[in-house]
Amino acid sequence: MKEEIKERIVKEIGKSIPDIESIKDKIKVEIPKEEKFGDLSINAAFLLTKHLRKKPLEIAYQIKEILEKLPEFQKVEVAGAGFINLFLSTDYYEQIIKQILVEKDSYGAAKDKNKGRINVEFVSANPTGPLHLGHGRGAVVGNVQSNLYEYLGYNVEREFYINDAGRQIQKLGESVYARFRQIEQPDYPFPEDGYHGEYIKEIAQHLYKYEREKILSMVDEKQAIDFCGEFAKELLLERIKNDLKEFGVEFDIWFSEKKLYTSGEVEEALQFLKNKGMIYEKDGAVWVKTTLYGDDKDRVIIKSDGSYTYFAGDIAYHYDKFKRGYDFIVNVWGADHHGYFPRLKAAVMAFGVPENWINVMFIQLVKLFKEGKEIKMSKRSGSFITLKELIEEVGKDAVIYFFLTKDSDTHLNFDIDLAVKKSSENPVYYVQYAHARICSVFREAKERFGFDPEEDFEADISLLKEETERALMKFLAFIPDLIREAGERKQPHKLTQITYQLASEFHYYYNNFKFLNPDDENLMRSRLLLLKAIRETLRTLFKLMGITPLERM
RNA sequence: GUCCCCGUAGCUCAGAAGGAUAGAGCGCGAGAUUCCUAAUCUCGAGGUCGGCGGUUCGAAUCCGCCCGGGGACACCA
Repeated sequence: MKEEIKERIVKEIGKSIPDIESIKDKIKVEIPKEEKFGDLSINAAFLLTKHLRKKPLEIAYQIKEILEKLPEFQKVEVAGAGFINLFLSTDYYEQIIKQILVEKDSYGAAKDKNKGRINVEFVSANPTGPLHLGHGRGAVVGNVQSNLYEYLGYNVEREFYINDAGRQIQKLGESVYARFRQIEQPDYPFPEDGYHGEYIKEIAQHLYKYEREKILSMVDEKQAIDFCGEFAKELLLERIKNDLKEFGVEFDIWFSEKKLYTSGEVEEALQFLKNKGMIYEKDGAVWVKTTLYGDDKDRVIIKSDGSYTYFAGDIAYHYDKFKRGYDFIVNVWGADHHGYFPRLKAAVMAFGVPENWINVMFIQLVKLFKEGKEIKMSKRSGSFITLKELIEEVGKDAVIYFFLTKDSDTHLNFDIDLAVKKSSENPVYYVQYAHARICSVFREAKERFGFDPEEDFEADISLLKEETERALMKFLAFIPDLIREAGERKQPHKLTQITYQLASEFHYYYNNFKFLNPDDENLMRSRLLLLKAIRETLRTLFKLMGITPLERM
């Protein structure tokens, strides 16, 4: 909406001040912090000082005269050193409310869904243990960003890359096998760098109960370890899928790393790079010239012992994505991988993709605090709180909301004691309460007056004259802009801020004005219609975040 | 050494493709319930936006240098 209004303004001003075209990109249409500065403000006068060699204030008055004549605006004012403040007309608001009630919980979402086909890969946890908090944050960020892309009109495929090849699975097998053997022989050695978690023992006990004969009859110990590893991997992956599903996160594609090797796709990808002259041999290893595309050194893809590096697999994986023909892809990674991005990007660029084809969102550490002390997390030592445990303790909605309160690329302190508290200190209750309150008002209206706001009805928006009401309508009008901005800038955490602000304005409205007033039925209907629009907008935001809109609390 | 993140109120943090008097929650102090849910709201105290320069009509925001905290830099995965 800001864009539409900006276009309109520039066009009108351009008729008498052609210079406006040259500064068009710098013009900002903003919602001022204070009511008295209008519904919108523009900075055009400041930008024109150089071109027109006049003071901002002088130019501002010139622009004011032009804009005053437009029907969209009720009033145009010049303020401060040269801000131009615009006041929207009632007609404009009426249109917005109507739009919200038609579009419901998809308010402002792109109707044309053909903006492009993209891929978002996230979580991609090793199937060697339960999901922990870092994965949870990645899951929320990846999923919500995907939702935002859908809101923007993209076709999104959500993907989970399963690291089911390599040393980690080997280690998993060794760990389970050792625990299995320890049941009969307690001094059987446990691998030094094995997985210590209790879940390893549980899996070993399960295998002991159902597969003891089979495993013990295997002549080769390596075969037994592989069997244990494979079994544990499948079981853990199943648990990961379930945990994510309960968390409201579902994937379209589960991509197996192992398959890259068995299908010959690694060779294919390397051959592709070889044909482009990107590959050479040195010191008995095979290298790829990532320096050609900005990496600070070339990288090994086949070690001198003949085995592939992880990087080789990743190149093949992205070669596969490249062949699928996405308009662009997004990878959600732990921040410890940031140094890895330049080399992967270099390899991908060699495929011939555009500069911004591959994107990464980094997820910084989640630090867990309990009773004021940090809980150090380590999968290897087995001391960590799982995502599942946290959800059981705090609730899905609170976990999601907390993970979305900060930019994903900054550290997050998760205070368990605070999140566990079911009180007003917990912001997720605050926003849910706003929704529940509106539902409650509607129930009351039906009960007391036999008027059910849940059904379609019309009302006169021009009766909403209070400053609070106009502020609310203005905010509703620009929420789609804010959501789009959050999506384009890859800042899903902004959704919590938008939601909180809307809830806050509603709570204020609730406390200061009465909605159910039989003495003025027309006003009552108008206010209920506004509440309905607020509720749909809250639902739009909740849906994007994956939070439940509660009807009662 | 190179790279990434962070430094804003007592605490946890928003705000950053430059804009008007820098915000919120918690905590602290004072209030609001004959009335739609007090899981709410109102008011108050609390700040050199880490430091120094630069860019310009204007800088918490952009640029440079510095200080402090966290993390990453494998023929690991």
